Amino acid sequence: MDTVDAEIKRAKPLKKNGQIFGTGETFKSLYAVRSGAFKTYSIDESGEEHIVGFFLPGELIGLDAIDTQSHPTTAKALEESTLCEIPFDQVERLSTKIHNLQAHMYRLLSREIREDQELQMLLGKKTAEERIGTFLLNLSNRCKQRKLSATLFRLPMARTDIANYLGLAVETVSRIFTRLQSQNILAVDGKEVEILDHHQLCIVAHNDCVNEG
Amino acid sequence: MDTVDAEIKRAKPLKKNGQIFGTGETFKSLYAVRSGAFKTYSIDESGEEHIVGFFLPGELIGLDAIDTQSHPTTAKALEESTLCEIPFDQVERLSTKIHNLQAHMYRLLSREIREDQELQMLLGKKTAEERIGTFLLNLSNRCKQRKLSATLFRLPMARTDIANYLGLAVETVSRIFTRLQSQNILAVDGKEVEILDHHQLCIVAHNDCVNEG
DNA sequence: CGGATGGTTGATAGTCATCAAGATGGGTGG
DNA sequence: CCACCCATCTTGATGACTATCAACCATCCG
Repeated sequence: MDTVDAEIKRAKPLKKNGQIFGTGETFKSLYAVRSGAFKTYSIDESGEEHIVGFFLPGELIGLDAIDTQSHPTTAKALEESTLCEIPFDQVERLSTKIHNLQAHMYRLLSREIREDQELQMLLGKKTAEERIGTFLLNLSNRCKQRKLSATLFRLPMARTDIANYLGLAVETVSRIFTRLQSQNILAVDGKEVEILDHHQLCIVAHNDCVNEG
Repeated sequence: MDTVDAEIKRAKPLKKNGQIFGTGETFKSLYAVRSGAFKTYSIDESGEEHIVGFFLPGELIGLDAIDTQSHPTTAKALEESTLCEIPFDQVERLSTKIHNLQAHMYRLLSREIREDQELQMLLGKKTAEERIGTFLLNLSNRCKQRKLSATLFRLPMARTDIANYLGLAVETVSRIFTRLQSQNILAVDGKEVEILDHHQLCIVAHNDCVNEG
């Protein structure tokens, strides 16, 4: 077990734009975010970047690579970050011994499916304002889970990344931030965001206002 | 093992619109489609249906419920169908014994994540024509995997379902079917579809034309 | 200081949703 | 067997939302 611990707990530091893995690379490990933030994206034939996920501390990157044993996306740090590499063969081996770990893995995978499906709904049927609102509420919840402020937090990603992720133009994202600010729902200062009227934001986002945490 | 087999292999018949499980129901089993087709959807606060997936024979329904132990979606038959109920506790128990089954489950879950992410890209960044094109190519591939014709197949779902799933209006779906038909890329007759020009369809869909099977 | 990167704001146009109406088709009952 | 009816699908006209193009502003960093 000592070797396993040593193997798993080694923390890697990455600077901004540092890459964990690239599209097409062989899958060997999962990566748990310790600090900072990451994005995963794929590149289409015209060279455009398509962001499929953002990852905050405590979250696991690479679950989409288990099937093909090859990473379908590229993962890059949005800022100075650290992470833990978790060799997957060890997960598989330990899972057979520690029943709890297996159940935990199933839940993690299932959760990602559910969250991706929620994003599908977002992208397919919601207006720009609803997308931004939902996005902010989502981030707020994830901060809360990390015992951070759910009302005042920092967006680790650029506006272009948000736009890309939500299927919008940068200009639209910018405009809606200003609009929500003028309605006193948000206070935005660069990457710093404060949710002033959580209830109203839920209404704008057309989300249940329940604390989903 | 005999009891297990008996438990797992029992095939359930469902008629059109028959429901496997409803949103919020306790998760107990996964369901493998034997024949027919299914859709899974959630209902938003205004009562609108949001389709998140279609399932063909050989595919597994319910993976998104493992995490919360409660189904986030409702699953209904699109036509007369049969399926196998697979109690999940048995999957978990057997997984610890049969290493291969565990690996298989991980792959299935991972694959669903990857496919959902592909759909995200579709919904976020593609035009109506690209969405329909990609959708048809996807169905074509799934038919092929089932050793059926990849060029001539039947859409088990209604136009409204396709529109809902792709984040479009029914009218748009209809119009694009007609357009693709007039360009001799498709031959559409109700739910029957024939892909006349696979290459051109790939171009329209902005997809790599490789056979992803 | 000056260039570069990222963000905001304004004007215009395109894609697709919406509204409205007509066509098709499958199922049922006379 | 045919007629009718309801659901589904198609087609057309209009408008809304948001992308795009263009310019300007802010911030950072060498």
